[in-house]
Amino acid sequence: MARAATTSDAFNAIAEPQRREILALLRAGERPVTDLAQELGMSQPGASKHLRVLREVGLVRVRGVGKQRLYGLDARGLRPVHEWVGGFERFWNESFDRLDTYVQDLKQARQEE
Amino acid sequence: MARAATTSDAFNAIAEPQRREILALLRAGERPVTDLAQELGMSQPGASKHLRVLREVGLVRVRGVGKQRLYGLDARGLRPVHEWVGGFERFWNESFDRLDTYVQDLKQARQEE
DNA sequence: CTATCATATTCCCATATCGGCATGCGTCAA
DNA sequence: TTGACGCATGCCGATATGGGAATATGATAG
Repeated sequence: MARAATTSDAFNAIAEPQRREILALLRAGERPVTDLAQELGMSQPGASKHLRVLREVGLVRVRGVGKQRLYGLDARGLRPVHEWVGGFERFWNESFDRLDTYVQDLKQARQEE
Repeated sequence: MARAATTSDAFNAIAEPQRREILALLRAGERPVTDLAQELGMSQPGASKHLRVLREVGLVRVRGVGKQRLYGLDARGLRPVHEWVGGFERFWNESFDRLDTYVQDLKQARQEE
């Protein structure tokens, strides 16, 4: 049971660095598959597969134009992610002085091994 | 080459629903492992494993108190995630009609190559 | 030292994932 | 129709993952 029910939601989709790159590129506008593949230095099948995942979670849309398939960004699915992460906003500015000292201790402990 | 370099970054860590639940719980304060496991309805080893991942990407810290190990939130690693997702903020309410114009430009650019 | 409690780790299984390669399919031009 | 082009899919291999069960490790009490 790998990665369980995780699959097929936006969180999972953006866990992949290459998929994040694809999304970032698509902010500039629609693009055909081969274009994306070339620009990101990945194979055409590779690009297609990542795009499939992104499509399944609704982060991109496809539109057929002649022989080409133009992929476009649909960022709406990122909003819940943004909100979830935003729920921690007030915590990442907290003082972690205690933590820092802990880290120091840890490093020392390591060197002593 | 499975899942490549994805592993061990915050994006991957929060791709797991149970890990998100753990993080959410930890906003209320530090907690021992068994507590978390029970509250989230998972086994103790299960909780320990997820906590290990969270620790490795720096989203939680541990502190030994007697026999217990108290896990606490360290949300700093979520900031980059929030920022990355935030980079799409202006897109998730946009109308998708505009996309067509870009396509035209692209076609022209191609023909000129 | 020993027993015990709280956690971490290991092993195993089933499955999911990514990448590469080959191939299938749809569209368009001739 | 036949090619050619653009893309999707299928299959394979290597690996990573989550869950369960059993066990190891660490700290503390007695």
